[in-house]
Amino acid sequence: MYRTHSNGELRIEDKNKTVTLSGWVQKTRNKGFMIWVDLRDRYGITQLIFDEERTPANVMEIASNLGREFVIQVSGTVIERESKNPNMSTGDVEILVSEINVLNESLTPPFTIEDETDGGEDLRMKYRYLDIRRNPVRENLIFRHKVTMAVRNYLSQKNFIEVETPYLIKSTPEGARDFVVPSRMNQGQFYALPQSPQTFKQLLMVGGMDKYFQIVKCFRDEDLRADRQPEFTQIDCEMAFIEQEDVLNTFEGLTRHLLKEINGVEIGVFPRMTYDDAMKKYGNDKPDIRFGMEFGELNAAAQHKDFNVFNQSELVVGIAVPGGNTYTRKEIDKLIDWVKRPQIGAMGMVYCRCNEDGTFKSSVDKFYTQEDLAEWAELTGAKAGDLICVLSGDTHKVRAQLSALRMELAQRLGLRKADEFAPLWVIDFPLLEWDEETERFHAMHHPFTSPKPGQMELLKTQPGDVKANAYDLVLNGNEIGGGSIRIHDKEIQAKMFDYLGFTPEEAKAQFGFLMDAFQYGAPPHGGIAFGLDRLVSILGGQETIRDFIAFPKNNSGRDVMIDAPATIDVEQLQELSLQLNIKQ
RNA sequence: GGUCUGGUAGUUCAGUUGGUUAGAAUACCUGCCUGUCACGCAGGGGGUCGCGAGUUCGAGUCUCGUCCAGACCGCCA
Repeated sequence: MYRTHSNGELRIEDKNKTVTLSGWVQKTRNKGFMIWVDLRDRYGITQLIFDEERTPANVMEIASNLGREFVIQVSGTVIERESKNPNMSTGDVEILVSEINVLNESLTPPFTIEDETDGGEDLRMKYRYLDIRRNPVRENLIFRHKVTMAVRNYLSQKNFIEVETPYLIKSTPEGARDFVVPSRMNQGQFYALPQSPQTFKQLLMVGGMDKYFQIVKCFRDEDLRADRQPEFTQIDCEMAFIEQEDVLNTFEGLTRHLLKEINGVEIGVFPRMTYDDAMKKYGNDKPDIRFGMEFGELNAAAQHKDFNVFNQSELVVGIAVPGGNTYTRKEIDKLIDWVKRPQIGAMGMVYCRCNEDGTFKSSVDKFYTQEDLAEWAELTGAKAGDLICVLSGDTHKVRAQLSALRMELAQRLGLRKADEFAPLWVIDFPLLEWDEETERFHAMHHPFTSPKPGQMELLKTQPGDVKANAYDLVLNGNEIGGGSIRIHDKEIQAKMFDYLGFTPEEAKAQFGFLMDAFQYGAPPHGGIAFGLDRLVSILGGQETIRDFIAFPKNNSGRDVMIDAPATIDVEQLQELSLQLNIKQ
């Protein structure tokens, strides 16, 4: 038997017990006459003591040669410490060791296995198995486990059935790039890894499963971000015989349950906002509503004077920065530089100080009176002591720019508090989105999304104005879930493919199985998918999802620990009838 | 595909205007230490300054290229 207790378990009540413990050597403190060893496992740390009077000489000798991260097993007696450590749960006791067994030695680890490690990101990823020994990483993985268990229990109680769907499926040109897998038995043909189990869950509805969910890996071959991995996990759900309201209520319930169970936060009815309103008020389809700083559109108030920059702009829009009047000229200039960076791309920024005495001082005083500026303040909700920042230009671009500025300033002002939760449903998304590159409309959500009732006809005349039965759940400015009511009618689905530029042949080749299934009594259905990695990291109050993934990929999609991806043998290539064509 | 930041001891970093033998902390090794818990004290070893070219009497420092890492834009139905 390797152990009778864990290293987080023993208390003063266990005094005089004979115990066996196993674990890793966290630290040794050798005073010559006495050696203390902190023994660590998942559950905690227990102090071992060896001393020249009470410990056998051979045991003392082994103890004096222990290194960090050695794996050892010891037996001994639980004794009360002479000097206790109130900072440790096991701090009243220590083990007087009579037997020791070194189960495995260890090289000196490349970074310290402590809460505040000296290891950089790169090194910790390369030795991720050592990183996982650290409390913060281990606690994050346990946190993730708690969230997934809460999700499974909740959905199971609501009659959802977890069904697995295949990972080796068919590539489709819509949406993100697919990861592809060559087939040996079908030479020259490829599987694709699913970007989501979308069509399968719809087929499960046709199959009468009624309520389905799956905690499932999905794959997208696109560039990564701090909150984006090439393989990621979704809580994928679908329901039959429901309307949008049913989906929103069910998953608002799930989210409320998680916030209560995991974070101890009680949240009432989630607010809802249309996509159009979100874009107008926040310039963004996933607004962070933990703080205000709503957009004020200034066209009417600013376009009747001689300031040509504004007169020539499609949209003039501003936000009030709380307390921003304290910014020095230099700080404001830096802010202007910030919005002019290529990543933001604004041409410039007009600002207006709202002085404590009720007067205004703007960078365009030449063109605007105090009355004009007072109107700006009213439209942006600016109070005395605030700073109004105004951007102008093409509606689509300027909203994105001001949205980025709003988020940046909120971050600097400390308005994005990790322990505060503001969920929001964004509803009535457009069905289609104009793609500049291909110069045609494509599905904003996906091609199975149903338009709002009675809007099918609009598709011909004003396709950009058609709204969909599509919705996103936003939490603290992050899209954590999205879904829609699907099309369940074969004719409408065929029409949709037609509008999206698929020929009937292409539609049949790619989605024939779904169209076929719809001929055999498809129930009305719809669903939603949550990004689990992102959800877990937000509930855990942290920014990067990598902290909640055991073995994540780096910025360039590499696993630096196992060094993947990698080349394959010539034999493997031949077996698959593949030939590489790489420019040297 | 693009923009920005970084790469110096095992690790985290400093390194001035281009100028002597490249430093600190920590980790590691040795010795000492009668209750440590960030133990303490004394000593020691440890460097392809990411890589390659260039400028220069002289490059960790300047220039160009390249590789790696991170953040972001494009992309992500």
